[in-house]
Amino acid sequence: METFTIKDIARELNISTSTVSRALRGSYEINPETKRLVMECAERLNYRPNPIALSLKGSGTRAIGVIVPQIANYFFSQAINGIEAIAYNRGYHVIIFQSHESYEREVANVEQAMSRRVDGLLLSLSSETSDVTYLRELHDKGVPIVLFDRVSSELEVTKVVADNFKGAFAATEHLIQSGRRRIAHLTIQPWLSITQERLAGYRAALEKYGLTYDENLVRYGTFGPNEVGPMVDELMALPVAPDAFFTASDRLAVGCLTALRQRNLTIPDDVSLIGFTNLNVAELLSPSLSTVVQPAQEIGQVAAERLIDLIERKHRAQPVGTVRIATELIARDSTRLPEHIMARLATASPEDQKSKPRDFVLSI
Amino acid sequence: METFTIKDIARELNISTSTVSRALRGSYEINPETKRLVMECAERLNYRPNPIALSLKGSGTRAIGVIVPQIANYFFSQAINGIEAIAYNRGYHVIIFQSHESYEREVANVEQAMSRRVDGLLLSLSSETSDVTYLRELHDKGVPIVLFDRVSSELEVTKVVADNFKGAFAATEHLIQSGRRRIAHLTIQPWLSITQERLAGYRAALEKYGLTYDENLVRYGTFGPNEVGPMVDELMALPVAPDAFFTASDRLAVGCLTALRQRNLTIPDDVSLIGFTNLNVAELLSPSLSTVVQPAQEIGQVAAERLIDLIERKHRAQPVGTVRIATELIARDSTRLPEHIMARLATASPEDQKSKPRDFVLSI
DNA sequence: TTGTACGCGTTATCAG
DNA sequence: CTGATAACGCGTACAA
Repeated sequence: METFTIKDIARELNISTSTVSRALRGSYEINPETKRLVMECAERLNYRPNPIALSLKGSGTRAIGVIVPQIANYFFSQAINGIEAIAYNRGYHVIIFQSHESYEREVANVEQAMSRRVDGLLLSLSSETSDVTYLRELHDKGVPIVLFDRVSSELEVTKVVADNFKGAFAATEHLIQSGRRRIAHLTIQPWLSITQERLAGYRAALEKYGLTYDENLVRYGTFGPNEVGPMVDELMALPVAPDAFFTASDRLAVGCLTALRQRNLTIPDDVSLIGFTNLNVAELLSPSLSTVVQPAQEIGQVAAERLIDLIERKHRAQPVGTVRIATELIARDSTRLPEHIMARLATASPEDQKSKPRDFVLSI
Repeated sequence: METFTIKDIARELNISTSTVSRALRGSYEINPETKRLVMECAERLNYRPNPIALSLKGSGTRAIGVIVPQIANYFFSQAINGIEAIAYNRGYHVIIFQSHESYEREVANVEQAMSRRVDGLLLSLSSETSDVTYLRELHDKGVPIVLFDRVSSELEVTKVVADNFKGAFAATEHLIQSGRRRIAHLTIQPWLSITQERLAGYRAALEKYGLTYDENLVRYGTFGPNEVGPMVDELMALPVAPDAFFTASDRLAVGCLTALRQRNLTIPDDVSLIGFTNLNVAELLSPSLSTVVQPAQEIGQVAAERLIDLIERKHRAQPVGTVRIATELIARDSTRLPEHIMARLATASPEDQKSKPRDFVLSI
């Protein structure tokens, strides 16, 4: 089980390393007999070329770097699953990095990935990232890059995303069709592409039904543990309060529900709610909460396909477009949460909420 | 933003590469002035040593290979999160592999990881794996290996696991204290360490309360989509039917609930249930299902710490022990699932169950 | 058809 | 204190 090199084979057969090298990679200009001998010997010694030496020679590492904000987030872990599956099939390895939603760390990660000479980069931007010049430089230098989910409009690279516009449109339309007229939208950082696309879908649906867009009904933020409550208070204190909420993530959906319940606002008598979510579990978690489900795994697969195509120059003139993977609206009849869940949400102390991480309902 | 080498610095300063190398790594025998110049130049050129060249020299790759059955499983993604955090802090990279519960693929992954010359291996065995000689050989050759969660008793390496014994003991005890006397145990592959430990905890609790262990009440298996039902039928058809179920995973817990509901068995009047789970979400999913929660992230952290210590020979005579991270029993008053969830579980057609993957409730 | 020599980026060894 | 040289494993011009 030692680790043999091309040199060992050469010595064994009393030939030169170059002959071995050529035989191994099936060069034409080689004696069939020698070739056979080399192959046999390589087999016997269980020879494996040293990928590091290959990398040093500049023949690529057959590894791709994947940078995501968080791994322990169902959306991203599903996406990584898809990525790894494709990469494996095509003979690539996946090196994982987490930016932890930090711009600085994202840059550091990219640098690390490059210094490891990955053949390409697959990344989903941190929510802190607004300046993408460091990526543009890399891209201009010819490094294959594909963005997924959290993409930037300022980068002309291949992007793979959920169809956020259609998803948001469907969600909003569903609320309108169920009789709502003042639909609030709680969403995340405004500079994120996904935020913008969802907002556009929301507006388009309003427009379609002749409802006016009211910017007072839209709130952006990171919404830490106890920030959703005040936001809901503000909204409910408006001259004409909202009668529905469309939230941009699982976390926001739960936060919103908690807040509404704590304020004794019944659902759906007063308000209706839709969450934009990754989790199938949401289906069981809150069977009366309508959700827009994102095709995380497929996004990962498609992104990986594109990146590897790019690396292997399958399509020299590959169009630098944005691939949109369809989302699915799961509409429920009622938007009322079951009592026991509402009770739990309401009684959980702030302490509790801190000590029991809710990352599983974090998304986007 | 080019990529400069030690050679560039040497040329720039009209000195030799060796001097540069030495200056960079702060060798004593070097002119402070030269050193300063080199440092300054390196800084200016944004010099970064090429890790690949370093690897080729045999100084290690500062990368660790992580092999898990599935990434898109909340337990493992949390564990990987912990691993990555520690690795990052200590200057290591994480290369991820999925075995997809296949022995063959696991072996292939290990081989790939080794050929990439990772400095160490962190792995959680596939459920198919029973023969670990390939790992023993590696370990005997001095490759640092740490197993976590899914470990093998036939390997004398450092292991990091949840305290399955205590967890199972607490779960069983809770059921006994709530008046149950015939506690069935649905669990996974018998050769897995976690299975054995949980079974031991289960037996110990029975013993403590003077209940006899009945092997007819214990069922092992992989429990595919529609296999739990028949199993429950068998159990309920016993001369003395069980009055409680203790399941070894989220998936089993859900399957068991579905089966019970479909058979119109009420809970807790007839039976009581505890799931051994990773998911905090289980708390919300089924607020009256008691659960034993596993400290996934901490397991990952500790495992990574140990592995890196091993790699860096921090503790030359590091005891090759098993670290057990505490589990937590979250006991509920009632073991009855809310109606709406029971209804959903019961009405979901087999088609439905297939098309909507339940990986989020897969564990262990 | 096969062998020799060189280079990829770095460090260790040995001379100076 | 500093420089030249070899070596890590491999591929490939160039030479034979």
